[in-house]
Amino acid sequence: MTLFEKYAAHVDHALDALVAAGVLPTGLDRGQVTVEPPRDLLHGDLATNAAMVLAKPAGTNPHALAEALSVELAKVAGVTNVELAGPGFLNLRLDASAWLDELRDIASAGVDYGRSVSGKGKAVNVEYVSANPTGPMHMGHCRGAVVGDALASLLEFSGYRVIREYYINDAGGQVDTLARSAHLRYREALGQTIEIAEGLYPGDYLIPVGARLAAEFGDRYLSAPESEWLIPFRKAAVADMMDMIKADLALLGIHHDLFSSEAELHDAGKADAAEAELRARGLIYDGELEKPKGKEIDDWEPVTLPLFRSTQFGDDQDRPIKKSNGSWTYFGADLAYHYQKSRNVDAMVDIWGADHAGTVKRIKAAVNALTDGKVQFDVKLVQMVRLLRGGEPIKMSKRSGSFVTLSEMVDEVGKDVVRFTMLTRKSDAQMDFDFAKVVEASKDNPVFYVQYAHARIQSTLRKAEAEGMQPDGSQLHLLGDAELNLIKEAANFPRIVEAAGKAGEPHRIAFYLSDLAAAFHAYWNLGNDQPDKRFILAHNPALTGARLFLATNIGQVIRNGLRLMGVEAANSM
RNA sequence: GCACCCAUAGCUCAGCUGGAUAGAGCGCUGCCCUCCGAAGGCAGAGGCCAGAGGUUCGAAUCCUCUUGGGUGCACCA
Repeated sequence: MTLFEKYAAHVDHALDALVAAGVLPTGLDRGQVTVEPPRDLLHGDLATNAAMVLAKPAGTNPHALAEALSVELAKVAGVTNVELAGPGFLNLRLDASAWLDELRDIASAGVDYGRSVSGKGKAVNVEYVSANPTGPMHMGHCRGAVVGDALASLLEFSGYRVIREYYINDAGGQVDTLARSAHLRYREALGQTIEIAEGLYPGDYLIPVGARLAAEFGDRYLSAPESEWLIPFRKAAVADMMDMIKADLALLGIHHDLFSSEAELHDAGKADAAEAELRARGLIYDGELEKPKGKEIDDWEPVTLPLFRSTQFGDDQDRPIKKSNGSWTYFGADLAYHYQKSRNVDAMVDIWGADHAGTVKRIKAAVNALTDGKVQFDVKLVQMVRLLRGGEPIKMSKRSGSFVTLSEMVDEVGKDVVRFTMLTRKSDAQMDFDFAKVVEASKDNPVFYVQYAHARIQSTLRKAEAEGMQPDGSQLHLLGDAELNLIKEAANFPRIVEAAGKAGEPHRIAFYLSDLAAAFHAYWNLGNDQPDKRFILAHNPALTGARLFLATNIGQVIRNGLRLMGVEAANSM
């Protein structure tokens, strides 16, 4: 139990006492009551809004209630002062021992400090990346990959059972295009001169695929009609693309638990099952597609298709789940896929690029209908990243195949820089990624700033060890206010983890680590002017031991946070 | 035309799902350090939280409208 949970429980008990004394009526909803550190540390260690929230339903005024509550809270062990402030806040000051206990808790929890059981072991499926298997990963996929992976880690740490899933779109027109492109390279491998037609994939990465196909099939499909080779070529090329994508993701330290194939989904009849389910609920009907508004279409022909009633959920038109040629639309397949996923889990999260924002409503509506609202489903949109170099935008053209790949990014700045930087903005805001700035060794680069704090701690511990000093948690009472402030910042970690997990916002970890690093650097800098504030004091081994103990555990919290982000902590710079 | 996202200091962005006098870095101003306790430190100026209404003890945060930017809008994926 964290310090904040402990004192929240104390506040709860104090309210019970007021109920018993007849000051408060029974049965009040305490859901709005918070016990949090105040924004301004001058206000104390903890603040509760209980009196303000409960005054109205209790038929009294905040100040009177706060007075009564403060009497109860003053009795709590560890509380040294209770103060009524502002419109009815109660500010609590805690005895130093309460914070020192928290420091000991960090030490004993170690890598598990911040872990919670708030997810109650519920199964959550996090689907992310899911790039089409038609080429290597490029920078456009990076952010979603990192955000999804960090979110999955965050949920795991919050007590959920997490499944990391990649959905392979291996049934649409794009993989047919891939197969045709691979066939060209196959002919090339067999000595023919080829010309890559408009609309096919021109990238060099298909050359080895062609060579492999040539080795496997010889000249059997050299002049055979497409109908004979399309399926085996598609299968082989998709498999090769997925190997390449997995290798790219591994460069970022990303490994999925489950790869689901759209084609297999269709083969297993899952799409038909989802359609039947939705028809039974009156959400799918055979109807005519409306002509889209706001756009002129020359060859518009009305056709009758099975449509999902997405207009019931705020969409501007009902959406087809099958094409006129009888095959499934992307939406139809996606329905089936989510229907299938929802069978095995309690909650699902999808990480999508912002360019798919338009389809969120309908898929959420459909999933809600398919699961009777029992499976919580959320779609997180990740906005675009603009690549810069020294402030100048990097020009890219996807059509000519000259885009920045994921592996180039990792090559240039490293996995940890890519991952950390991608988490330094909330994901629904656009961000710039400047190759020059992200590797800068300066205070305004949060990657460096956080790593530097950790490296400083490690080098201090090494130096101490060389001088025969060890961290020692037995005399923590020697620590003063400056050290306590550092502990207070570290103690926020579990709260941040919980809030970030609940909100699905892994970037909060990055900002928290910057704050913690700033607090550490500020403390460190005290030693510049005041030598007695340094960690290692040759003449005072007891205080040194206590400070090293503090440093060790600040380092622990930094490592725990970095681990959630998938970033390795630096031991030296 | 419609839907979704965004709008906070000169710049880049936080703001803990409604809390107290709205924060950080850069830049600017003024001091300090010339240092391996290296890759700076301290202090200061700077804001109608795009605008207008509403909800309530309390709004940057929630609702409505307006303005400005981004994204998407066929049976593509």
